Amino acid sequence: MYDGPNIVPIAALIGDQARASMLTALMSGEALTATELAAEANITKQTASGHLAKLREAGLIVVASQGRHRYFRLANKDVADLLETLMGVAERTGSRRVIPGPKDAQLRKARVCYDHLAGEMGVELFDSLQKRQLILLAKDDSELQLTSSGRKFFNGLEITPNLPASSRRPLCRVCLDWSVRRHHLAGAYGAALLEHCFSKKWAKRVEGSRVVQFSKRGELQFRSELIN
Amino acid sequence: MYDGPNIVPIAALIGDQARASMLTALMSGEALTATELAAEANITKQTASGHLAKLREAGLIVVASQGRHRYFRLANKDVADLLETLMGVAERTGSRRVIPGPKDAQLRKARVCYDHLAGEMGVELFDSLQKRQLILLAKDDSELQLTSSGRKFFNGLEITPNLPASSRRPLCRVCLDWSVRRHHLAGAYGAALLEHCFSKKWAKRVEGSRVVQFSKRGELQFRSELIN
DNA sequence: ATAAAGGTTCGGCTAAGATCGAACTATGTA
DNA sequence: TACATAGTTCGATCTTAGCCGAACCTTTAT
Repeated sequence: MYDGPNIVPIAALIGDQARASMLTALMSGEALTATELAAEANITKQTASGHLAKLREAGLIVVASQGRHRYFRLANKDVADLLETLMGVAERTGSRRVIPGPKDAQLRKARVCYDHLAGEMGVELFDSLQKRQLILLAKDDSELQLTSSGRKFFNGLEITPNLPASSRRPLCRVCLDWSVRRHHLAGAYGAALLEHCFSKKWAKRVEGSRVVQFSKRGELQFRSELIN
Repeated sequence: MYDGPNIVPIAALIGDQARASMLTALMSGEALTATELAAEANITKQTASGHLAKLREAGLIVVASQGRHRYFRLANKDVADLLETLMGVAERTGSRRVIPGPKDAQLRKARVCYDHLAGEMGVELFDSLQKRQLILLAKDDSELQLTSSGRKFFNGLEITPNLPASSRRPLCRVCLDWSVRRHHLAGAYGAALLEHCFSKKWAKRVEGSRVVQFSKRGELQFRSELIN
């Protein structure tokens, strides 16, 4: 007797720190190998392998074999949307990740938060966008709107999120940074902006960490083009 | 060190059968007591009490005390949206609830599936709506659209989902019934339709089960008004 | 005042599952 | 061929958390 979709196994899969880390690492859309994902989740590759098999069996991720590598990615945009929705609820209920670690100056400056830019540069960018009224934050911080001039601004720079029409991912979302009350930009445009930084070669990700490393020239161009 | 919202505890809470049952029972928007929720999840009230405390602490539900009763409901529309999104992913990945139980004729005929109508009457309604092109199902079953004539039809009957503007709950969704390939209507309009049946006194829910019991007259009116 | 019903707290039992070491397969490289 | 690297499978360990019985608190009914 079947009666409706069963949300339990799906939620249970995401409700594990290691698997959630791997899934969110995949939110950038990039396909990653099992070893990379193991490092991302701070577990051994055996454990990762087991988790990935479960995620695959549940249809949350898909795998493509290439030589001796196996590249994993999210199965579809639905799954990314689900993760995004979860982040939204977690954000509003005040549940945040607490990561005990060295107060790395690089991490403070610029790092990846899921698939968008966080750290001082992320906050700086957010403040500037808000000041120029390219984005509009509701009074209760619940919603972030892209204004029409904001849309023009991004279009002019050819920064456009590539979303299927069916996607329900919000274009802009706020995401709270370490120091409470400092926001940075999440959502589809947040992801597109970080992608822009990578494709313009302003910055690159440091292997095995969340650090986003801007070159001297990249940082200057980032500021002149985006911060104003 | 804070770094982004933590989706793990939220997902883990939903990833338990008992808690998920209680949460989905609350999706109707109705506030329920701890004892009712315990029955819904087939657990003792002690266990339910523990679960409800956790859900409350996580901000997924809120409680209102009234005399010796404590009424629980979902904290906000975000949570309902999250559950709906989860249902969507579960639906597409083919994960369904398998409920071993008696092949109750009443259950087969009409029952609640989350917050909408399932069973033969649900399927019948869906087929009729589709035949009259009031709803439009995409070829791959992925999306269900309400047509403009469909909207007019529902408006004429004063069946309108009451959703806040911020809600991202889809107006119409398909939900698979026991016998595969038979759909019924889920989503905001699915919920509104069931609510309509209750408020018109066509049917009532049978305490402690998923059965929706239509009166003779109720069923006739249901057919003449909705099925055509 | 006594009883009954709605809820919560506590303690112990139990099962599920996350983890890793070790051994194994398969692909690519020197 | 030998060796290194990517990944999986198996078995054992150990922690987590769901569950219920029993006792308790609180509000309503008799």
